[in-house]
Amino acid sequence: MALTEYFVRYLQRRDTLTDDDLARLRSVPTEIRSFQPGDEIVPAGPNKTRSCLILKGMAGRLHLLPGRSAQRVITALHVPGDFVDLHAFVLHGIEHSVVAVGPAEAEFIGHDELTEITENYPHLTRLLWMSTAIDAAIHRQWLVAANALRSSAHLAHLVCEIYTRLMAVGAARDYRLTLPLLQRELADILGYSSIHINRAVRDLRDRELLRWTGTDIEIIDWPGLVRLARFDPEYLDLERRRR
Amino acid sequence: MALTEYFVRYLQRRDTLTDDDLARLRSVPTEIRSFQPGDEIVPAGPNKTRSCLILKGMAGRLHLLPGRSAQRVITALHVPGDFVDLHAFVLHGIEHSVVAVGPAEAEFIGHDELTEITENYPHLTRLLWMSTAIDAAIHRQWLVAANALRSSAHLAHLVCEIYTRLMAVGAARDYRLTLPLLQRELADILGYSSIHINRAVRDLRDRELLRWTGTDIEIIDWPGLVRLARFDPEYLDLERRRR
DNA sequence: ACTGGAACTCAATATTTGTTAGACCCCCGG
DNA sequence: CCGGGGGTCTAACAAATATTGAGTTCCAGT
Repeated sequence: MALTEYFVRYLQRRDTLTDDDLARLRSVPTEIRSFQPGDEIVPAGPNKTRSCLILKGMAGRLHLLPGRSAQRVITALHVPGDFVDLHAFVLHGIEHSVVAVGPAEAEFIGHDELTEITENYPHLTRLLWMSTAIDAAIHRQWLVAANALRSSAHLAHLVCEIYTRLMAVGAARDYRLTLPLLQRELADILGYSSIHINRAVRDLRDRELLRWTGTDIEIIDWPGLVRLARFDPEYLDLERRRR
Repeated sequence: MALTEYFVRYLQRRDTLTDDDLARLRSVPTEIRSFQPGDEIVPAGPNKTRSCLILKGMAGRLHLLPGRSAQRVITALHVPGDFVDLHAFVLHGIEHSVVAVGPAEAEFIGHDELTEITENYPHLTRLLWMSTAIDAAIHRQWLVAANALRSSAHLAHLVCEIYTRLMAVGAARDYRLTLPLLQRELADILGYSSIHINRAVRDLRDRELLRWTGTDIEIIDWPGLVRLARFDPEYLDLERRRR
């Protein structure tokens, strides 16, 4: 199988790919697999030999804490086009697992291919590096949101970000999105109890900022949601630029 | 001025540098500057043409939130040897400023040099990439700590991490370290009020885990501190390995 | 249609954290 | 020697969030 177009679009959104770059990307052999909700796409651990991209659905980075209480923390959410565990290429492994949230499809690429790209395609290499740098910027924004926002605003921030990221790859429009997350999983992401997530959802509904039933969200008042969340998409680096 | 040895040590701790790699690193021209506590080392904004390494003291990544309350969040702390804003090389700029915490010294490197390295030194390129990937892993661990730990344990986690990172570059030993942070700044890092930070510091003292006066910390009970913080240095990727 | 489980909803209560206000202490300039 | 400012520390009270337990809805399987 050849590398699908999602990641190509992700890159072209931010830079111009040369014909050589494109040809090299399209020549990468990949394996595509499907996953059920909760399935482990990549287990935590050292010595990875490949990394994966999301094709359909969503994936999360799940950290399991040692100790009796078995706490779960999800430190990242990934949408189609995201090169989820690309960082495992330069690290000794990953300290978290990657799990499917909702039904999902992922595409695997061998690290030998990536090594060859870093040896001969410097521009492409910088773009791969950029992709991991954007993930890091998202991590920082999550830290900012966690420290500065109250539960409702914090939840609103997540909705704003995911909608913007889905829009950027053409996977959402008309202020509608599917968020295949249980309230319990939202709790693992935002660091609240699931009961408190429930309060926050109710609050956003009561303020008439959005409609939220099950996994379907319709944003009614985008400016209001953005204001409450103090959302500024700057950190997603969506501008086209020479890298 | 030639690139100082701190970053070289940072890399050699994790991989073996070839003579070519070493020679190229040492040929990088740099500018060294000193900063007073609170000084802005790098302003937030787009189109950066160089990035900086910490030589002495510490630096933080400061995010200022729009809005009347002027909230401050510090999303990262950097110690000597850290290539603080290397990610600005592949992004369109940085969405936060870099400020000195305590008196500090930093070394600046032009992005043209980095571009040349990515064109001709693939192994070195992967190591630079690794450095930003480790920063991202630290971001994730901070998210885990923020979501899973209570104030005292959260503060203990920060102390464990900083001590480990200082040890790794030879800037701390004998369970003693200098943390040039006001309690107000610790509040900006951990997301609590400064009064609550005070409570947490007192709590760690009362549990006889450490002595903490001003900026000087002496860890009395390292195993106890590690247990409370559930600290596992795995994410700092301190193993030597071919990349 | 029944049934069981899982998720969502809600209220009462406990714990954690924030806010306000002030005391203490040390350093430094007048 | 005195006085002011900033940082640290403490207490009392207020607000946010967690926990527990129970009721409700929804859906898959029988």
